[in-house]
Amino acid sequence: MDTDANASPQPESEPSSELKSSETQTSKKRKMVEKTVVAVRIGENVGKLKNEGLPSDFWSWRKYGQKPIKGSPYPRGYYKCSTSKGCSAKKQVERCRTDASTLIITYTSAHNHPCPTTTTTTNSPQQPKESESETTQDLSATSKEEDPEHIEEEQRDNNNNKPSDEEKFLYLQSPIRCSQDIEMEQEDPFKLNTEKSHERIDLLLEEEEEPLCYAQVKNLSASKNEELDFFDELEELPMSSSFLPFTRSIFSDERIPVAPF
DNA sequence: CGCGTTTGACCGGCGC
DNA sequence: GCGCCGGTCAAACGCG
Repeated sequence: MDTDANASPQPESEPSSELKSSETQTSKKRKMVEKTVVAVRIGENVGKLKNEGLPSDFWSWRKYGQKPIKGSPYPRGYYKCSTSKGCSAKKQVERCRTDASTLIITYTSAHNHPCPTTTTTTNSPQQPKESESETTQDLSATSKEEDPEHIEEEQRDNNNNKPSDEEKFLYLQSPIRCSQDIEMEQEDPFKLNTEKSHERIDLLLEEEEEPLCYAQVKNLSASKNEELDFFDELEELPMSSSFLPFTRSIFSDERIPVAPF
């Protein structure tokens, strides 16, 4: 009902060979949808600085479901973009099972409309309009322009250069690739010993390294940094998405898609 | 009154 | 073929 109805030129899939090939590893679990996984580290300050603790995106999201996930003590929340009626953008928010202070946000699909909050003046440098280009670009981008490695370097560089405002949380974005043995590697230990993973994750997070956490989220499929612009949100934390300016500056300043491995 | 959240039920895919 | 699990829908409720 929802997915198809939207206008999307081609909703989610159309797994082209490229995409598919990478998916192969994960085995087309469910439908192969382009997903962007973002791990967000939230500090304790979230409690007081809720705004800063949870950057929200420019779009408004409507929660349409929540389910307990097997193996995870925390439920997963399902959100849809309510900014535009026909927008098929969705996101899932859950907490890292090994680290409650880490949120795993999974973005699915993309927005069919421009950002509602017309930029604030300060920025607007490159707001990759995530519109029709997504799927199309996604495919091509994944293989050529948006080469994860390339991006990784760039993003990391940025990260190193200015770890400032958002030290409170780390944004870990990951263009998901399934063909990496890393995933499997991580996955194993993950199930074997959660506690261990927890320690490692914590360490990594503090060191601003790449998050195993993310790896644990063994989902993933495609990648698209365009979606980087809008970020995370939280599920149970009391907050509204009204501090766009804040978010915006952050994003425009730097997104830290830590990439992958 | 409108919008968003909450909650239970339903559906479909996947693994066994 | 059956059961499990994730994902989505729809009705009800609450808040602004």
